[in-house]
Amino acid sequence: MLLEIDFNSNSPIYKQIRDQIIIGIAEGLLKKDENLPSVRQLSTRLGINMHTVNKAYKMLEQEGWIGINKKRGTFINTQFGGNKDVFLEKFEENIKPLLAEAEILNIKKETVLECIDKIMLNWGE
Amino acid sequence: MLLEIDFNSNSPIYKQIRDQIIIGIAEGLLKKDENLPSVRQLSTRLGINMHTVNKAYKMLEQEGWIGINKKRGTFINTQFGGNKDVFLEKFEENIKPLLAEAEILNIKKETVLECIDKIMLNWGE
Amino acid sequence: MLLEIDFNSNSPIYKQIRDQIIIGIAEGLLKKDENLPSVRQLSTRLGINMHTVNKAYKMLEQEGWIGINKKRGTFINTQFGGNKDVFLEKFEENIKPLLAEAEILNIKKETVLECIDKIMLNWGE
Amino acid sequence: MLLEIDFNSNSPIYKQIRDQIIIGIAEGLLKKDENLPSVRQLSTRLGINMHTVNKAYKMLEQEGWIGINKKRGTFINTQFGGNKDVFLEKFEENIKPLLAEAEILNIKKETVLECIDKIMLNWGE
DNA sequence: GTGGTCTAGACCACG
DNA sequence: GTGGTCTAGACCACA
Repeated sequence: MLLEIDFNSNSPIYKQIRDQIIIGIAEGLLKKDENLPSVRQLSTRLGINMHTVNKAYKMLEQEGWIGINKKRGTFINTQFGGNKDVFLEKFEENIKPLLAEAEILNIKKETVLECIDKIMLNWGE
Repeated sequence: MLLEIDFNSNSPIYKQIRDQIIIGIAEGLLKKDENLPSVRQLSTRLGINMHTVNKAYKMLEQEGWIGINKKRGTFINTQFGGNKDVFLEKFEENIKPLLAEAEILNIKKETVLECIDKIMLNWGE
Repeated sequence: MLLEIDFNSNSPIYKQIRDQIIIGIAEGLLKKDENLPSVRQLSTRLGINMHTVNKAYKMLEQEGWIGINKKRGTFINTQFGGNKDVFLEKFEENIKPLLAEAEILNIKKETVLECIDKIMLNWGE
Repeated sequence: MLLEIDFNSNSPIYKQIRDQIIIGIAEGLLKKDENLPSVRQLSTRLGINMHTVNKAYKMLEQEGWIGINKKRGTFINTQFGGNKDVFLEKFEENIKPLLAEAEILNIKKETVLECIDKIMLNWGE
């Protein structure tokens, strides 16, 4: 999978890495049990600091998306222990101000839903 | 309108204020042309520094949601010049990793849409 | 002459009044010796504070463009004592960053000169 | 490049910094992609507060002259997205009262143009 | 070590 | 009394 960093983004680099890996899992580009590149490899390839990649991996491990151990390296987990209610709370908190903007800008709900459809089109199931 | 700050949130205070005011506009709690409290009033009421409120107001002015001038004080704009395409791009960028998480957690699309419905229920029109 | 205030401008109101009166003189809309409206009249007409008009008039008097006395009221001076070198210094200081912007934006010098021609077209001489 | 602050100027310090950097770009003293000193370095060198420099940098970033990111620090942009029409409007608005003064003071148009020539002499191309 | 955020307090410009 | 500017110093996020 190709990771790309936008150095001009407001989003910190470690967050970009974390997001793209999660999107990669959802898209099926990263299979369960598949190994991720080592911290050193990825940081070299992206031209960024090792600490930054490390931070992204730690965050993913902490959230339960990946496992890290010395023997196997870093790999996508087969089971995800995420709590749906916790997720929905986070989801609402993040999306509410965005939907408010849409409302004020007179963007139709259908347009918003189309956008969501487009994103989820090729995923999973 | 009642503004509430969560001092434990990861979201910076000025961003919380900015978001809540936009939500307030969408919900109709803040009418167009209505005045916002002065920087000093609001900072005192919320128990935070003047400059933090000022930063939120500047951000809102910059984004075109409110106007600031000495004669009228700070007030909700009547016209919003936001570009829909720019918005949709931002929207997609923000929502994509969230939807990816939902996908991985096997949260049904209907659940996500219900969440959106719930938020937009009492807005606008 | 019609004075118009833009309450959304970054330029303070007293400065807008001062500028427009000077432009009025240059355009010949305000003749030498002509009386200006009283502070009270003008502030009422523009819907602004008396102090603001007063500040503009004081500034104009200070710079030598107008005279103020109880008997005659406020009137355009017949002779202007401005120093050309002082003016040119101020002019350079103000226009230099603007010309720098033009340079960086690849705006041709001719375009800038045309803009100046357009402004001065109907003035004086 | 040497930045100099006039503490007696009416122009706020952050504006002086902003103007001088733009002039520096136009003069070629600051090359595209070149890094600017860090907020702390520059504030120490100029004997002013960090936040004041920060404000100038933010303004420059906002206007598209420079980029700020953690990886590269602060640097001159290579492409400038400024809109020419927007610029010309601002230019006219700023220069009109100055030209009016020149007109009233009987300063010849040639003198004004010479002043502009002198400023632009060593720039660009 | 860098910029981001927040606090605190001061003075000034403006209306 | 309002926002604008500046200073000073602190802690944190990021790389």
